[in-house]
Amino acid sequence: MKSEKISELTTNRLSIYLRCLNELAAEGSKTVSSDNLAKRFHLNSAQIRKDLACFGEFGVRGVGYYVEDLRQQLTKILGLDHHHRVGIIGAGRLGTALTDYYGFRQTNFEVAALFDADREKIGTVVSDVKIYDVRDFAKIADRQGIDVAVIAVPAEYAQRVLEMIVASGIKAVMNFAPTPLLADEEIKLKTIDLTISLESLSYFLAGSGKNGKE
Amino acid sequence: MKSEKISELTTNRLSIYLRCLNELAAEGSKTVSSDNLAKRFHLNSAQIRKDLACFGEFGVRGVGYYVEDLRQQLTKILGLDHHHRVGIIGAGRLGTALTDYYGFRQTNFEVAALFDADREKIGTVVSDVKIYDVRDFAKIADRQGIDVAVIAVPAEYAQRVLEMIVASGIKAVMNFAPTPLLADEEIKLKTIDLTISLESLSYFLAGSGKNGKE
DNA sequence: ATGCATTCGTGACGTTTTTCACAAATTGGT
DNA sequence: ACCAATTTGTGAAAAACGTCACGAATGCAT
Ligand SMILES: NC(=O)c1ccc[n+]([C@@H]2O[C@H](COP(=O)([O-])OP(=O)(O)OC[C@H]3O[C@@H](n4cnc5c(N)ncnc54)[C@H](O)[C@@H]3O)[C@@H](O)[C@H]2O)c1
Ligand SMILES: NC(=O)c1ccc[n+]([C@@H]2O[C@H](COP(=O)([O-])OP(=O)(O)OC[C@H]3O[C@@H](n4cnc5c(N)ncnc54)[C@H](O)[C@@H]3O)[C@@H](O)[C@H]2O)c1
Repeated sequence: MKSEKISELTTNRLSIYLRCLNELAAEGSKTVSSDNLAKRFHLNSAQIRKDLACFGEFGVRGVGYYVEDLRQQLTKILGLDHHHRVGIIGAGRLGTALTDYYGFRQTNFEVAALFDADREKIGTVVSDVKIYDVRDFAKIADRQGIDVAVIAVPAEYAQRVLEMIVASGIKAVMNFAPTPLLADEEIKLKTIDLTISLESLSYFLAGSGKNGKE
Repeated sequence: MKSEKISELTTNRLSIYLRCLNELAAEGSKTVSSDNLAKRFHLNSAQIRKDLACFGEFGVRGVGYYVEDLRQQLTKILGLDHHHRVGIIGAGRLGTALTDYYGFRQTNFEVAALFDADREKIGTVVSDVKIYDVRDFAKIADRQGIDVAVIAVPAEYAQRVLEMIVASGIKAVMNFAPTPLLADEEIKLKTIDLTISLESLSYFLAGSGKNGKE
């Protein structure tokens, strides 16, 4: 058990392990070995053991890991035993698609409110969630107990929106605008940049043409 | 100039550099130094020079890089001078949100067709794009010249859909289903897993509570 | 022309991440 | 009670990645 800084690569893998354990639990498995887990995806068993070792000794030598026990441990470590309330800023196509995305509920996140600057949208309801005026963000966020913000506005407004979010005291932000944002150390900002992923595919296609077989 | 394998981290950064160069070009800058570029985001100037050096010597000592020249070089390296046709499998909330996402057109990608298994949806049109029966995928993909596929179906169908895509000869796939997929070496598969990012925020919030200031 | 201020390209170095390999712990069969 | 078969936890080695620092090339001022 190391209590140094845990890398994000490690915690991302914990999510994958947990998902797999949930499946195993549903299938009725009682125990699972790191080797067995590793084969399910494209991973090395030592890595799994090391990742888990960061948080304690959960395994039993000669046996493996108890599925239900490890599942609960990881759920707790990832904070998925707590409820979170999400505010989405930008009630456009992406914002509304996310609003009733089942993945949120599955992981104990609940979309509590949408925010937009468009007068036509303010006051309307999408998937049972009300759209508020973005200028009231701090007030509503506080009243609704929002602790996670999602940025789904056009890139040119993203930095300003982020600053508004930070000013309201929220510490966890997910950004979908394709632009790198500057944030304080104490904030957790996760940017999902679709453009980069797309261009990565484009790069691959451009290169594979050069010496590709077909 | 190294012609070894280029890491994905490097190509991802190329996307970021290109985006910045596009802005600089729009502002009318003629040249830019690696130091100057580095300051715009959170990067080291040596890294930028090294990334670029993988593909050639684009800079001029004492001057920096010519914005327009480098912009064109990167556009070509990333394959963004070619047009790509995208097929989206799963015409649900995410699939339709993506359909008229401007980011696609901006990067020379065009959504050519949607595919679904739902009889009610097949035959209808979303943002000028027709929804086809997923069983006709290979035929339509071929006829429409689709070279990039996007998986936007529920996780439990994703692997089967991927196999169908691969069987049709398409080499570049973007997956939004929150599940790790198994694919051949020769395919470029990029998974955007929102759940992992969400859980990463959850982990942060769980940990910051332990010794947080407020 | 010469010197000086820049800035690239890159080898060397340091850090992080992954993989290897093996002692230590546990189970089950005899 | 002991041995063989597992499988963990972890130090050590390897690989990948990032940063530093400096020689070499260029432009500009004098
Ligand atoms: N549509 C997609 O599939 C998709 C995918 C990935 C990323 N994105 C990114 O997500 C962001 C939103 O995309 P979209 O397609 O939903 O755009 P959209 O135009 O459909 O929606 C943007 C919404 O933001 C609102 N808005 C603008 N400025 C605002 C402000 N300052 N405060 C609050 N609301 C404001 C607008 O009124 C609009 O309702 C963009 O940055 C886009 O690049 C979109
Ligand atoms: N909604 C979001 O904001 C969001 C965000 C990130 C990831 N995702 C993921 O994207 C996927 C789709 O999410 P969604 O919210 O759009 O779901 P959805 O239920 O709105 O849409 C899914 C669509 O896929 C179709 N479908 C099902 N099986 C199919 C098959 N075999 N072939 C073709 N089409 C089929 C369904 O008919 C439906 O139209 C899911 O895996 C989800 O986890 C969704």
